[in-house]
Amino acid sequence: MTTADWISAFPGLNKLDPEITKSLIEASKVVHLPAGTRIFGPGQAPQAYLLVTAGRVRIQQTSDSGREIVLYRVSPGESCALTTACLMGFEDYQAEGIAETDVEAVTIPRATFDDLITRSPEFRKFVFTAFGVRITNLCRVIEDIAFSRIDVRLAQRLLELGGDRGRIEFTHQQMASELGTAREVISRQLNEFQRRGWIATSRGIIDIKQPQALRQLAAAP
Amino acid sequence: MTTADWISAFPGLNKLDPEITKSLIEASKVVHLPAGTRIFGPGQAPQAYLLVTAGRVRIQQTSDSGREIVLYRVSPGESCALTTACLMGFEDYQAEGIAETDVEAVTIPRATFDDLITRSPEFRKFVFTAFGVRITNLCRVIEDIAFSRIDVRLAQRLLELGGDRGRIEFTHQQMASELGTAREVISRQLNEFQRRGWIATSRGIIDIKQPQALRQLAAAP
DNA sequence: TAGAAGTATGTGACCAAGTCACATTACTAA
DNA sequence: TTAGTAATGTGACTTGGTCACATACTTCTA
Repeated sequence: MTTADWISAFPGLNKLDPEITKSLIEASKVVHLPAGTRIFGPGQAPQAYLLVTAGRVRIQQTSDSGREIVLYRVSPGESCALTTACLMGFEDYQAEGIAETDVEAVTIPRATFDDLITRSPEFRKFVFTAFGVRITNLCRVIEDIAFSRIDVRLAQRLLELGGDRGRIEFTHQQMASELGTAREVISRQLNEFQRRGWIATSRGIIDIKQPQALRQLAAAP
Repeated sequence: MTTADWISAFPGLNKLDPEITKSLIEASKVVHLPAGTRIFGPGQAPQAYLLVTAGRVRIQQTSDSGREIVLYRVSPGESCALTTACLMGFEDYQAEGIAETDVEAVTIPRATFDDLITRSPEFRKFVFTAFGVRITNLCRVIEDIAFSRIDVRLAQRLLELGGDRGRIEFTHQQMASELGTAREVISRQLNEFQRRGWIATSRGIIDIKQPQALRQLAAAP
C-alpha cells in the first residue's frame, strides 16, 4: 500500500520531484495513535520523523513545581520541530508531546529523512520552514506571557479552541495549563465572561455564546 | 586568505571531511560588526549563514506596547537559529538581532550553506543541533517567565551577565528588558539585593559583591 | 439508591508583580 | 554654571498568583 493521499495535506511537499515523492511514499508508514498517547517526552525520544495527517498533538512543558503550559499544537499538515531536532541528534529537551485526539500520522524513518534532506531542496525547505514557524511561534508565546493580560489571552485561546461549534470540553484546570496560569485565575475570568453573557459554563464544558465579544477583547492592545 | 582558525571554535565542525572543510573555508568570509549593529530584524533578512567567532549577539523581541525581552544570546561557537530559518526560506518573524559588543563572525553564502547541508551529515547535524538548542532554550525562557519569581530570575541573570569581574554595565531599564518586566520592578529588587549587601549599584552599573548569595537564591525551587 | 469517594468549581484573604504618576538625582554638553 | 537629558526612587493602585478551605457535581459501590 502506497496510497499517497496524505501528501496532498502538506502544501510544502507538493512540488517534490516524482522520484523524491516515490521515495517518501515507499518509506513512509501511516500510524494511528489513540488519544492520550504520549508520543515523546523526557527520556522518550521519537524514532522517526512525524507528519500529522489527522488529529492534533499537544506539545507541553511541565515545571518542577508541577505546573504546566501548552507550548503549541501540531495539526494536520504540520510536523513537530522538536521531534525533528531530536531526530537529528539533539536529545536533551523537557517538553512532551501528547496525542490530544486520536491521531493519524505518517512516519518516515531517520535514514529516509536524512536521504531526502540530501536529495531534495524542496524537502529541505519544508523542514527548515517548519523550524522557523515553531521558533516564531514560541517567540509569540513568550511575548504573550510576558506582556499580555490574562483576560485577553484567555479570550484568544477560547476562540482558538472553540472551533465551529463554539464548545470547549476543558476543565478550568486544563484551561489554566493552556495559558500557564493558576486554576483560580481561570475560574474568576470565566465567571466574569459568563456574567457578561459571553460564554456559558458547566462542569468541564465552556460554550461560547458571543464570539464577537471575545474577538473584540482578544484584539485588545 | 583562508585561515581556518575560526573553525576550531566550533566543536560541531571539527569532524568534517577535509573536502567539506575546504569548501567551508573557501566560501566563508570573516566579517566585523561594531557594537550596536542591527544584524537582522523585521524587514531586514540576513543574507548569509552566520557563525559568531567573537563577541556577542543579542536576540530580542519588542512588543506592540514597546516593551522588550531578550530571547537569547549568540556567543562564540554558536550560530543563530533564527537567521538560519530565515535563510532557508521562512522570513516572517519579529525578533531582531543586535551586536551587543563588537562582533567577529564568519559568513557562509546561502548557496554554500545549501551545498554543505547536502554533502555533509556532520554539517547537517551541526545545524539541526543548533535549532534544537535554541528551541529548548526558548522553552526554558517560557517556563521561567511563566513560573519563576522575579527575584530568582534576576539573580540568575545577574550571575550570567556578571562574568568574572562581577560588574554589569546595564541600566535598570536594560535589566528590565532582559527579563521582560518593568523598570520599577527591577529597581526595587536591586535595592533589596543592595540592602542585603549582595550587590552595589551606581548609575548604569551593578557590581556583584556576594555571588554565592545570588547563586543560592537563583537555585531556589 | 443512598452514601462515599473523587473530581471540579467557588471564594476570601493575602502576597507578588506590574502600572501610573511624579519626584529626585546623576550626568552631559553648551 | 546651567539647562537638558537620562537614570533612579517612591507611593498608590491594579492585576494576577497563592493558599486554605468550602461547596457542588459524578461516579462507584454497597
